[in-house]
Amino acid sequence: MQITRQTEYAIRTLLELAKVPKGEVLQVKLISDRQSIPVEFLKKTVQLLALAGLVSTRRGTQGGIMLARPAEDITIADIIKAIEGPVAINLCLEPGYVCPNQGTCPVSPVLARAQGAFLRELQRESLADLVKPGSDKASLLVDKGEEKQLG
Amino acid sequence: MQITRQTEYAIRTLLELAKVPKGEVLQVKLISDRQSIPVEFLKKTVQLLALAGLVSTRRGTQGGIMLARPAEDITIADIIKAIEGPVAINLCLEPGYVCPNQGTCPVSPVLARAQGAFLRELQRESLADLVKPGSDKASLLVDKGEEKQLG
DNA sequence: CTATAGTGGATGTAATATATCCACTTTGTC
DNA sequence: GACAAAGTGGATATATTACATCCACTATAG
Ligand code: SF4
Ligand code: SF4
Repeated sequence: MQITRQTEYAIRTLLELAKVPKGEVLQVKLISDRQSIPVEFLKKTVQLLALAGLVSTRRGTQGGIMLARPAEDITIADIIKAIEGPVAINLCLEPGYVCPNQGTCPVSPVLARAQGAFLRELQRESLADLVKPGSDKASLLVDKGEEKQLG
Repeated sequence: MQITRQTEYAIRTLLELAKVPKGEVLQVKLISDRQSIPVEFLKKTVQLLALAGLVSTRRGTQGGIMLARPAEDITIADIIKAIEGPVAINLCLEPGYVCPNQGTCPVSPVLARAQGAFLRELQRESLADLVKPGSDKASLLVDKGEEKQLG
């Protein structure tokens, strides 16, 4: 019930990339330094991001990585999916899985709705929104407070 | 990013309990048979549910377990919390954890909002609603379809 | 008193998350 | 062309967590 450290690394990496002018590259090593991410692990992570079409890479001297699409088109949901695969908060929401109880089980739809709400919320803001200064920090407190009741 | 098998077991167990008349008990063994849950594992699970105040237990002959509160007052969110502890989809949403980046990090609020939406959705229906026949099965298809785009 | 049913601790196994090592390929620069 | 910089890819290691089993114990109805 938690995103992995690798996903966090991926998010922070893409955030760094979103901050530099479009078309410029950053070296993986530099990002790993700035973000305190083990460089060898970050390399693997970047490969997943590249595979998912979120970053493009350039080898050799002066190489590095950059966003493969506009920051306006990338959301945290995309990043989670790139690293962890399709989101499925329970077995029966995984593509292809069929539970013997499905059809009679009243739980599955509830979980599906909750997951939908979760993803929808993640898709409301793009990387571009996130790196833009002066966003709605107030909501942090609101939601953390609410989390206390809820979580 | 997925509830554990144990949580599933807990949900199915409470669903069974919600189906019997109020005040009646069911044996753990019986539930484990009906739901194909390893009995020794289910015992541990039930203890967590008891600790969380969701079920009450009776030992000895004619013993068993029953809901400790009205089915109307128990939601899937409660069950997840009982088994897995407070929901925190990322480290920084765990009670007590402070990230060095917190305060400047734009990601945390987004995750908090998504988590809030997730929990809120789970709290919209109680066990009583779920065992009641003729609920909104249609939403299953809607949300699974949507999941395809989103997930 | 005895069978039944929950309690609780110890232990085992498998899967996953996290990380490191290193040999290789591509590419810009001198 | 040689060299260094930087991403690629596979193998391996370690820690943590999820999942499960075993068994000795306690409470209770009849
Ligand atoms: S029992 Fe229901 S919730 Fe559990 S896996 Fe099957 S369909 Fe999904
Ligand atoms: S960097 Fe941001 S999202 Fe990651 S743990 Fe810290 S506050 Fe949370």
